[in-house]
Amino acid sequence: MRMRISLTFTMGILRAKVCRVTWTETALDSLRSGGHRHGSARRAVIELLGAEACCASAQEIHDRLRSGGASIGIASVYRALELLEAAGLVQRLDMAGDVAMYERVDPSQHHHHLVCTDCGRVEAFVDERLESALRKAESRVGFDIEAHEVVLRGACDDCRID
Amino acid sequence: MRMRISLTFTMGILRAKVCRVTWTETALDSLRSGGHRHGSARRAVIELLGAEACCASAQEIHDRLRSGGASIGIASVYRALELLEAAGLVQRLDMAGDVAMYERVDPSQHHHHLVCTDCGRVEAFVDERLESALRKAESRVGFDIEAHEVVLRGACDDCRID
DNA sequence: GTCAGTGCAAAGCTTTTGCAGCGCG
DNA sequence: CGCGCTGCAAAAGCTTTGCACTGAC
Repeated sequence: MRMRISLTFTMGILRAKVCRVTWTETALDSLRSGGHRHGSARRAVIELLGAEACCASAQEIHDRLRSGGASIGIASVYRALELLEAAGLVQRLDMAGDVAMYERVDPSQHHHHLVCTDCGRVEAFVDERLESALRKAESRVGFDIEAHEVVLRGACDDCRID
Repeated sequence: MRMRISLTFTMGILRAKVCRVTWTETALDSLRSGGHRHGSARRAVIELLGAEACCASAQEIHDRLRSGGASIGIASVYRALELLEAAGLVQRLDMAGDVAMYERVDPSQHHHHLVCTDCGRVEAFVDERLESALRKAESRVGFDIEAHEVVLRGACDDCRID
């Protein structure tokens, strides 16, 4: 059991490291190809999202970058996110209701979300059998589906009282 | 083919009629049991949602009620929706990003949503096999899942150019 | 008659837009 | 060295709150 946890942990670190480099570079290259320059604000947002495992709100991104010493404006965060979303590099998710969440689009790390009904915490989960069922359902509805989102709501481990 | 459409249509009408009465009365009774009175605004929102097949925004509900002659305030719409959501009678959905959508919770009409990436139109769909897969995935994640939401995004029939 | 419910108006939030100046290429 | 990007501030929504008054029970 401990071995399995340890292995999962190591794999997580490796995968995160690989993906951080890959997605960040992909995003920077993709925007440059589109004729965009790399200002300090946009680059900072891209690097943060590349290092971030799961979704974050615009406010969280802004706060984190300012804590890191950058004098970035919230408007630049929103503009960077808008551009990245239009380029298909970032996905906007509305789970919390009042604020939008953003996360990088990375096919190798496709996942969905668990939202705690008590504390609001968001966790990612991967389930290949659910993906398969989604693909089948998508072909059944007859539309050309480009994307899908699944949110499961319930009490998280910390909030549940057994 | 025509027969099938006709049958589906008839069933839809019947089901909608049955559910309108049922959900509306359930909601009114439920709130009364909770010690709430039935003011004109709250009753109007409940009756509209009971008659509504799928989700609507607070603004749409407000506009529709005012078009119908009621002098209801937008604040009362939000307050009614908040109360209904807390009672588990209404579900708040964030699909459009900028505005929240609300729809009645009716186990007999459980469904998910298709959102057009072009025009933003929302359509409901029912897929029992997907529901089954979701239930299995929910048991796999280990949480006590209370609710789930699925959104499929793609071009709707009107916006798709074959 | 009491007090929950209501409409209006003002405030609070998140997000967008305007604008002058900086700095990437 | 031009024009795209940026930070700040103001504006623009959506949603919530304050308040006096109405009407349900």
